[in-house]
Amino acid sequence: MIKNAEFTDKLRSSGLRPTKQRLKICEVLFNREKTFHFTINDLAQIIAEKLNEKISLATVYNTVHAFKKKGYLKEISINSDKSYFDTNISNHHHFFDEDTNELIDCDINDIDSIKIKRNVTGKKITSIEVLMKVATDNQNQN
Amino acid sequence: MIKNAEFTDKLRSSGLRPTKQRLKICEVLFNREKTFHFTINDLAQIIAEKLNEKISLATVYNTVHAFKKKGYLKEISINSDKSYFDTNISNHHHFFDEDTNELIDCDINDIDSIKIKRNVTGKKITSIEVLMKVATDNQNQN
DNA sequence: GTGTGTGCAAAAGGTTTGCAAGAAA
DNA sequence: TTTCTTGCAAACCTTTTGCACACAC
Repeated sequence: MIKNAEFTDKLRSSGLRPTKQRLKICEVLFNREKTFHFTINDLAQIIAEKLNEKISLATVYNTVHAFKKKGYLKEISINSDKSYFDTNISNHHHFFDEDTNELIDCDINDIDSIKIKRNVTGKKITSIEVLMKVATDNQNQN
Repeated sequence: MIKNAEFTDKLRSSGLRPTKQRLKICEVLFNREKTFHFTINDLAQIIAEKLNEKISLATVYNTVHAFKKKGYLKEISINSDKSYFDTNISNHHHFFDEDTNELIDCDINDIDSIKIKRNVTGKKITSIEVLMKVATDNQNQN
């Protein structure tokens, strides 16, 4: 259980004012044992329904993007109509369950290190993301 | 240079009527030497500007999705506001240039085979996609 | 002729923006 | 008091849908 004061420090130290809304979002996102995968809409709904508070959608968008820019959240590369974010900012990969649209973390140690023999001239690789789609065995894939 | 008659056969053989619009889209997509990465909007613009024909956006969407379902196109998992498609349907991966928003194919042989030591219970892996983001060397990543 | 495909406009859904009011420093 | 943040509504963009008309067979 992380205390509010810690979130305040964290925000302040990265140049973000610790507003009521941001602290509330910190609580929802970072007071967890396990990784949390979410869309903006998920997050807004949790705040509205579970916490019975209302933070404007625009503010939720602002905050999530600010947190991403500060490195507190990762955006996951997945083709979807919505953007998915991840509170697990460590180097890791994902399973995507096509039956349930659910994301599942895959530890970096569960995949043998990926060796790339080729690069783009003059560019540096900033990230490597592996997405493994899974489905029940007797299902067609598109 | 693939002839129109071949496209007609191809479409017919997969149960799609070879309409004028579908043949035109086939020409744009499959009469190329190199892989083509595109968004629906790219495609519609090429048809409108280069070919000076107008195919309704709805039809372009329909056709691209039909082609994807038939396995003539692949959709690429990338976090973006738009969907990206690829005429290269072979097993391969991608570089994504963050400076230019450009996708670059990476041959399967340019990456050592990926060994996954873990799976999701009761599910089968239907695809593995690796996305390597690249950027110019002295650039911050978000 | 029957069934499929096309095109248009409208609707839907996620995300961004402009701006006035409010809160933090 | 100055600057940053919030909230609302409108705008924006991509994608989907409904339906009448047209085309393929």
